[in-house]
Amino acid sequence: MEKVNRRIRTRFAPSPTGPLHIGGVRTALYSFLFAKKHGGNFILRIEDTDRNRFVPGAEEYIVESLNWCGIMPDESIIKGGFFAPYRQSERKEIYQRYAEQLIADGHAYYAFDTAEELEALRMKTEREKRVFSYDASVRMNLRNSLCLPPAETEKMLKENVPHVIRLKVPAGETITFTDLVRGEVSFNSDLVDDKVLIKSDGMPTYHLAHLADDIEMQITHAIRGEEWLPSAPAHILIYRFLNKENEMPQYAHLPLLLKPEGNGKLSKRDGDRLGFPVFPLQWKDPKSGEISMGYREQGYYPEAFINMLALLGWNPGTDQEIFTMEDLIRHFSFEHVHKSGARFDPEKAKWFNAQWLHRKPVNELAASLKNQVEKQGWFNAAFDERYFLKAAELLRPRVYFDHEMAESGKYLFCKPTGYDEKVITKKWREPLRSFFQVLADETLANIESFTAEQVEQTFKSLAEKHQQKTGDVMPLLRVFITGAGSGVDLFPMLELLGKTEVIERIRTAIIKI
RNA sequence: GGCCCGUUCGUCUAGGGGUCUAGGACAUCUCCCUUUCACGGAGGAAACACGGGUUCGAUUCCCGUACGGGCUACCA
Repeated sequence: MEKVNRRIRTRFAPSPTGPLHIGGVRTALYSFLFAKKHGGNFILRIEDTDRNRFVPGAEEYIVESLNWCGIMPDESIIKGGFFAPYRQSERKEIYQRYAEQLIADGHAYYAFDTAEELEALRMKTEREKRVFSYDASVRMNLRNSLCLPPAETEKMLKENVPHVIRLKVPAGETITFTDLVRGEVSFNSDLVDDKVLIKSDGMPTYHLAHLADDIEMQITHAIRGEEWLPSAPAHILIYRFLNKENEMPQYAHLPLLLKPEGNGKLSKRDGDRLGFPVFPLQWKDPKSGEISMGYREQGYYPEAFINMLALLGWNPGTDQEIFTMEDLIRHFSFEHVHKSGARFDPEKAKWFNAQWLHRKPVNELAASLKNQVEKQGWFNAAFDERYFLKAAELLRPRVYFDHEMAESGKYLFCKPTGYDEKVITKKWREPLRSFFQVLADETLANIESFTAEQVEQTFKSLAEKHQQKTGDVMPLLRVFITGAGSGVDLFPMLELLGKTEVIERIRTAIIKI
């Protein structure tokens, strides 16, 4: 009610335990789109409360990935902001304060059970074919401030006996909330365990930390993966116990990204196995040195990557498929977020990239092509700006990726080094030698304006004069010029190469053949 | 196992009681364009998981079943 007029604030809160998975990027994207659509702020917060799982470089990776995608946080560890710091490890006192309030109000308690004790209990219940749950049914038989004499609790706290703080989940309640994607969802509190809020190392768990920060940072919409749905009731309870239910963000649980084939959610392994990236950027594991490929390094445009990701679980309700970030911002809404998991399709990802490639301004492609040609060492002074422009135009519809242009159009920059045997065997006959001789030395040599149209016309009339079918003689011409049986449109290519080069290549070919 | 969430062409999805002979896109197939391979264009094959209700009518609502997914840590 009062949140209706609050400024929209969303956050993406990954933990720096490794590279950001494309599922995570999608969560960030949706959070960003939603905030921007409503003129709000998008915040990047780092949830580094687990010291054991911290991976060096992961934080930088996250920042760089979002940056590459164009998902720009308004507040972050880099940018700062009114609610700084944005790294949870730097906000420890806040969580302590929340935990203490919960204890003071009787909604949380100290627990002294050791990891070993709990492990033993788990083993025991497992043998009885049940699952151990630290909850109302057993908590009074364990070692915590609820059942221990107050004096003993106090003594242990004073002596710094390792302990955690747990949420005291009431029994027999139905917890209901409205999810932006799924509608009304309800849980029985009997099945919610007494979640650890503060770990024995003094760090908060996700459950407390994300929630405290969402309150502190005035987050209005908490968008996260479906894997969080089962712990949502615990989170609702904490808001309630804190008397902050009216400040609780709206939760949206996104469907998961599934493997292209087989069962389960998309994982790092799938990428390696099926040969497509599952990470936006290349990642080198600092421990093993193992390298995982990234969309950026594979040659994907960030626009295409984002476009593809946005449509995996969301749709505009129309037939439009190609979206700029601005389009996405304009059209995004949770009503059109699908409820079930989406199987990732690497083929369609490529298609999206081709679509974006086909829409790029040619001069951009030309510049990139020039770069590739230089890198290959194929450059020479005859290739001016116009040349690259034309070449890019010819090459563009034949590739999925920008970086494929030079290689697939090598013959536009280098003379052929051999001739496709298949075409030669099929089409070459000795009498044709004189035809090509005349073509090179007379017909082409005499053309004053060497345009595609002119060349095509004179070539075809020469063929007719020699009683040759164009279908026989054109493939040969192509092979003589490019060395290959297929490639870009023949006559525009001849125009591009220019009279001298074309004549020279034909002469060379009929000598070598 | 328990709990929660889900289930429309192979894949991403539209639709949400009658307009559904279920629409689009990727992939696939055919044809057209073309010297070729693409691009582009035209067309084809291809789906409402199953069983019960509710209803005059169910792909759409309800309940079961099956299947899929997630969670079940002092990880997020």
